[in-house]
Amino acid sequence: MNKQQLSRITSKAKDICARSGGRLTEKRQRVLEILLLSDTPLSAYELTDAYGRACAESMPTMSVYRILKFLEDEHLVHKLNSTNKYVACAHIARGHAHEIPQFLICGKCQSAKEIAIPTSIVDDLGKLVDKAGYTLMNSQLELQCLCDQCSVGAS
Amino acid sequence: MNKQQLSRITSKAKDICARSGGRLTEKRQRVLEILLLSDTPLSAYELTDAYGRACAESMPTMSVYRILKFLEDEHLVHKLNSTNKYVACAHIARGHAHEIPQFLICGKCQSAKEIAIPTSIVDDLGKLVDKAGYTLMNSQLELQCLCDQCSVGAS
DNA sequence: ATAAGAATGATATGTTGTATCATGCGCCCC
DNA sequence: GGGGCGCATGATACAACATATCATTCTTAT
Repeated sequence: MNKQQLSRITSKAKDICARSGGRLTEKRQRVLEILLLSDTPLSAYELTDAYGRACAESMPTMSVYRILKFLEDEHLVHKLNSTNKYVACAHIARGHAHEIPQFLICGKCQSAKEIAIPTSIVDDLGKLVDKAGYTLMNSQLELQCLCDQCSVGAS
Repeated sequence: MNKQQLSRITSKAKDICARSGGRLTEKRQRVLEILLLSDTPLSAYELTDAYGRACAESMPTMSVYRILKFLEDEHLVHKLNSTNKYVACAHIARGHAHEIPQFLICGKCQSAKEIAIPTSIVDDLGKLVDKAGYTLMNSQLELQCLCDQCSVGAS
């Protein structure tokens, strides 16, 4: 991602925050940028380290958690429950329809790709869940995969 | 679950362990029984407490983790990543085909139901994942739901 | 009986996350 | 432009989840 793309995204992110009455402060923006630029999801503590390296001054982990919570509430960041790590939302720049995010997580290089799951599959799942006596609520899927690059390397 | 069902399951569990060269010791069996009898998934520390209450003597949490690892390796117990809790496998008694487990987790009463997802849905997911440049590996789904009882209560 | 290996205990520490009170900083109103 | 309100951040403590490692006990085969 180049600087232009990054600033386009952060500018859009600012709009999103403003519309909900929040503010994308400099620290919040920096945390978001670190996530946007990272190849892999990061834990709160990894983010703390990355922030220290990137910004010369350090941030208490507590603040990182608070900022992550803010960014999650704004749908700018998602948490991967299967790994306890955080990723920037892949859809900030355009429209940013906040559907339920779904992730493909490479078990080798840890990269995570956010995808859309067709309504048809979600509907099928919903019916299945109904039959089992449950009602499907939000469901962020996290599918354990291998990415193509790692598949090639492993073969 | 009555005593007869329980002993049928633990007996089957013993067979499963024996076949893989493991042993379902008394402590391992007790941990498994606690999970089998619990209405909800339990964390390792909740299990430690439950063990202490049920057995008059206590067990170090470290041992609980080791036993859970053993039981997971034998496919007798599954871990829910979204909640960091553990459940007994629902399929020990019969056949015990270890397919990838899928769970419906009630967001209100925390009950978890293990279900089978039809091959067709898994195939559809697999195709989707391929298109995104990934290969689907094991994927234990954990779907956030409301169970019917809690739906009724909430209405 | 004894030695080898498996299971468990004890202790320490690492990782993830929350609670709470204090401080700083921007913004609005007058 | 000063005063005060509210949001953002810092500092500290601790809770919850999990692993590493070495010591001890139990099982089993010879």
